Amino acid sequence: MGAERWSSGGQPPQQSGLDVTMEFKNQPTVTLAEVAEAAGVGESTVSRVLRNHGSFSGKTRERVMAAVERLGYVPNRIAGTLASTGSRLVAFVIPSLSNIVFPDVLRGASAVLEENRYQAVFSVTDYDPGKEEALAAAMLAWRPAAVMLAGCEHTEGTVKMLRASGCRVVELLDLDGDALDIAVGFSNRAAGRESAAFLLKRGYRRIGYVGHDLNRDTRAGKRFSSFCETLGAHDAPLVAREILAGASSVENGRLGLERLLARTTDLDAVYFSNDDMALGGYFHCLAQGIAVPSKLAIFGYNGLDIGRATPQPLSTIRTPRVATGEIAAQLVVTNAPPQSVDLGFELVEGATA
Amino acid sequence: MGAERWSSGGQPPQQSGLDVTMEFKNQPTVTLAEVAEAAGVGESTVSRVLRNHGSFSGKTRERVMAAVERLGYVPNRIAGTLASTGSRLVAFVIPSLSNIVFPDVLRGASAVLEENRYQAVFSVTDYDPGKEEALAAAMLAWRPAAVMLAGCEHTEGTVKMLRASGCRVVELLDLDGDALDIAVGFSNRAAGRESAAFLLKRGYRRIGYVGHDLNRDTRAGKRFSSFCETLGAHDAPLVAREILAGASSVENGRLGLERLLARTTDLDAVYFSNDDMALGGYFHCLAQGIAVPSKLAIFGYNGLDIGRATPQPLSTIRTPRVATGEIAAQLVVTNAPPQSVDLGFELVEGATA
DNA sequence: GGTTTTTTTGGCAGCGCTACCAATTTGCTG
DNA sequence: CAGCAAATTGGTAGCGCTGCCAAAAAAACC
Repeated sequence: MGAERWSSGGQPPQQSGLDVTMEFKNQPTVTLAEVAEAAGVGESTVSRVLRNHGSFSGKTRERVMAAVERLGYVPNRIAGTLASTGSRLVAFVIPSLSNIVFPDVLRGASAVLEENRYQAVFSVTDYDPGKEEALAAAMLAWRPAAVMLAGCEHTEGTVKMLRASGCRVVELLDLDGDALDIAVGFSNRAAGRESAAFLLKRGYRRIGYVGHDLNRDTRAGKRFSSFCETLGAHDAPLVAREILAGASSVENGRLGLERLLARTTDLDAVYFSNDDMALGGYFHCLAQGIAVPSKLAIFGYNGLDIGRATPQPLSTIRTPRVATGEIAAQLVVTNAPPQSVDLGFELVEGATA
Repeated sequence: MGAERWSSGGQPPQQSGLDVTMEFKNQPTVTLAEVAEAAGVGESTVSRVLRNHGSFSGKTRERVMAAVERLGYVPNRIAGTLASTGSRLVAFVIPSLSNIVFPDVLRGASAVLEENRYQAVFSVTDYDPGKEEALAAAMLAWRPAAVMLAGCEHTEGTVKMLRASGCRVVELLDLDGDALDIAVGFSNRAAGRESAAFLLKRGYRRIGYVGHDLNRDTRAGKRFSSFCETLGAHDAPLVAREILAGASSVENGRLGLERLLARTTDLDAVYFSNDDMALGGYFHCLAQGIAVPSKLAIFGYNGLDIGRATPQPLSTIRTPRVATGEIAAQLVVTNAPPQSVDLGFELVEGATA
């Protein structure tokens, strides 16, 4: 991997001469009441103009806006939320930010939320159900309009808390289970099943698996078990598996395949827990001169963009990650009734299997 | 790329039988006052116990906690924030969630913030300075403890607003400019310079560039201009460049290199705006049988993990993305004085240049 | 036992805004 | 121009919590 060296990065650390923060620390912020006074109108009038809600004359509107401009007034949403019923916060409790899946979901959701003047807040559970419970509790303290969680497996405490909270609950990316309120995503079991069916259809019979920690990532676990069941049902049970302890990564995929092949010589296809892992496996084959797919087929999961640009496009299942976020957000802002939305997924044949 | 087909994903859409949400919609939430009554103590006592702040007897503590448990009380942070001075919200205004850089920064920051019971909120500007201004304004309405922004180029309006807000401002990932308050990152100019120096040192003289839209991503622009200056200063000016309109992506990198090579036949090295693009270029070479680095060297930027697992590890500059988030968050929670922190970067020699 | 300290408590005034209602002004109709 | 409806306004009571202060209780002291 070559030597490495550290760079100081050019400019020396610098002290900003402008200590704006300290100076203004307890700067009295402009309040709505001050705007009202400056504009010569009542507080409620200012409130109405600013929210464009209720009626007021054009003249009043101008005066208020002028005062707002002049004083540099920034409304206080904390106060506004407290005074009104229901906030415009949407809380995301996600397992990870390393797994591109979740940034993708956030991206889709955030676009829709921003359009509707909602605000996204998030925290990261690191795939730990206990932490999920604690963070969900912390989130509820902000009285969000909705809480979005990954999957449909949660601790009893989490479920109880969410139920009692009265806010919308959206479970994302997994439809294999009972939804608390709204669920948006697809069936991971179906994904595992179709992956297996595809490999079988292509004639592969000696199939292996390389995955990451399945106890934590229950959705990957579901795919894997359905995958195995389907293979079994077609008299081609899984030949070997290699489970790596850490999180999914390209390097783990590469390492996992290397180990698997060291133990098992006659595999004709390998299913990976996701595209990161699969790319690692593919790179291993490229590096070792293992012909893909003639000597060994590779199949992933997620449908990352990068899989389309590799020398051979990766065979995988493309999941609607951004759409999941978008739809979820849409349902929340429209206060849709409880429902499960199946967005399906797309099997990408690619060229590695 | 093979045919594709859509799957319904197994289970049919289902309606949840438990309409928890509707039922509890206007469910009177438990307030601190109710807890106080149930515990037979005053409101302020409950408040003190819950925040573990001020003094109270062990007996009181138990009674309060029992009441909290019994009633399922969840404190209202909105009210708490309004009543107290200073919130524990930290607002992120980031250009994108597709570019892994920002999820990485969020990841580092979020870990530190969670430990300190701060809450992260974010919104995405899509690299649009105008949108940045609007979103920053929206963020300030939540009266966050700090606003974190990418880079140090902002509209006049944004700067004015942030200055007036009195909250901490952290500028991330770029030290080439004047910091408003706190800045954490490294010098992009230095990164461009060192990339050029490295290629020159290796003996490459006919160097090209493949990049994405530089007007939007000013940090990539800075790297590029310093890169060119350095080449020029060593009598090996940039030979050719290919700028793609869209966002950076592996596919654009591949396409960009293809176009560049179609125009310019005698290049010996190509610098890419980042690793995504560089990987695309690398894949193009693999697919076309162009020997790397003997026939063409490839150099990226970011130091993504995937670049370490490719058949030949990618030559690149590894940036401290997670650390940037961590340090930034640390400085905010400790209310550190204004400062710029240079985290540097690491040149990874790899095997593609 | 009577003080003086110290610890523990409760009351209550806001934080800045919105929702509701009543008061005022304006616009129309006949 | 009276007479009534509609459009605008302002006043004010909270939203649920924290921070301050004074009161009460407990502990320490002589």
